[in-house]
Amino acid sequence: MKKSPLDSSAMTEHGSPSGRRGRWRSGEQSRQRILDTARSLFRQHGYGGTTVRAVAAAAGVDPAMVFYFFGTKQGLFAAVADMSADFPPAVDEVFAGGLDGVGERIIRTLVELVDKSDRAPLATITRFAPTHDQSEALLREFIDREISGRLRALLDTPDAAMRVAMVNVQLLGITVARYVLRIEPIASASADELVTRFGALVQHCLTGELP
Amino acid sequence: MKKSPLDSSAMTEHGSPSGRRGRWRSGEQSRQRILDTARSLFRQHGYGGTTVRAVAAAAGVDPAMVFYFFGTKQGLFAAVADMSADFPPAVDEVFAGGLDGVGERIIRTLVELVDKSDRAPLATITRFAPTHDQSEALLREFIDREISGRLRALLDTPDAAMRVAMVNVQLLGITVARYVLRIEPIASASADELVTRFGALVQHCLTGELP
DNA sequence: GTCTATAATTAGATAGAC
DNA sequence: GTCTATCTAATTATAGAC
Repeated sequence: MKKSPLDSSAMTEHGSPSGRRGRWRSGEQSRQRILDTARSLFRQHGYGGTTVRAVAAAAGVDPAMVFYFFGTKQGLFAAVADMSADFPPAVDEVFAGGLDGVGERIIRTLVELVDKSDRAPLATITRFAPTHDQSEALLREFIDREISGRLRALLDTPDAAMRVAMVNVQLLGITVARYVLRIEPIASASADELVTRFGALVQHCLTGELP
Repeated sequence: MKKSPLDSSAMTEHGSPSGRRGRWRSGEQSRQRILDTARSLFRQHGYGGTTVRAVAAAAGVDPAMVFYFFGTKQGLFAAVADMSADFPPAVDEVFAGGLDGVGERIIRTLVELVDKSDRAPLATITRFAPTHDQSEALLREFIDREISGRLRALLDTPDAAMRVAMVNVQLLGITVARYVLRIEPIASASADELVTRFGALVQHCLTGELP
């Protein structure tokens, strides 16, 4: 198994988020607060613009704790941006259904998955990609492998490449508008409305008549 | 006149870029090299991840020169990201033509304007917006005032807001895909192809039948 | 797990010589 | 306009006490 460049070796996998019982072990609590604070600060000021000390201060812990949990600043970022376990499972059934109705399914999957958690890795790396090489590589790989690759497999027209590219533009645009920059009214539209509107638009890009 | 938060007070306005005659005054040459180098480094590592010293080193000048020309690191960034004089003139005629054919005109204007120069401010602030508060504010203001505002004025349907939003998603998606992340085949498509494809799509968002 | 102390380095910025 | 020298503050990271 190939390790993603952003996998945090300092990050231990615990039980499922909902499967937690009883009280936090106290260390876990700090770790989580650091992680949440770091995500927020990285978002506002980028990787280079965020200091470990600022994270620690905002999380109410000692800077040394951050290094204790995450080893290095990069380790902290990796833990924040890691997208190793999020998408693949849900993505499969999106494309398994064939060309008919993929538009709606792809938008529904995107929106419902990323809406669910404010720490969705896709939103995080989309945010950092423009100014962080590792994130950019990760996002590009995701688009190529999970989106473009699978869509191409469904299409058999001479302009397939451009049709797929147009879908990518939709997905990128939605992600940036809703989750990164929070442009209204996209940011607060209901998932259903987005699915209806952009589902049809994506479907049009794939199977409609294009100039 | 209200000053944009990114206006560089250290930036002197010189003659038009094409109107230069004779040799550079030597200072101008350094200033330009610093500016170009800074743009490149800011793009790769973001605002916080770029040091003045690194810019100076890469530009082959002394760090003190950077401060001499731009005052502060923020002043340097402002000079790089300033978008004060680019869009307004061209944008006017895009919307003056009325609803008919706006789709093509808006895409053509966007693409031709940003293609022309690798230092197009719109591409720059779109890149920094996700991790730089000032850039985000600037981009949001641009979208609101120059795009959404003018498009709304042309529409008179109950779903006007969502139609405009969908256009914004197109524009954001194209800008990010072509100029920020350089996703293929959008990045190397011809301007004409983009105008044809996305012009029609934008027009469809505005005047077509939507679900 | 949590903190103190501190090492080693680097950042932004200024003063002033030339 | 360009550079040397330097100040001050902050940064990542470690060692080790509790």
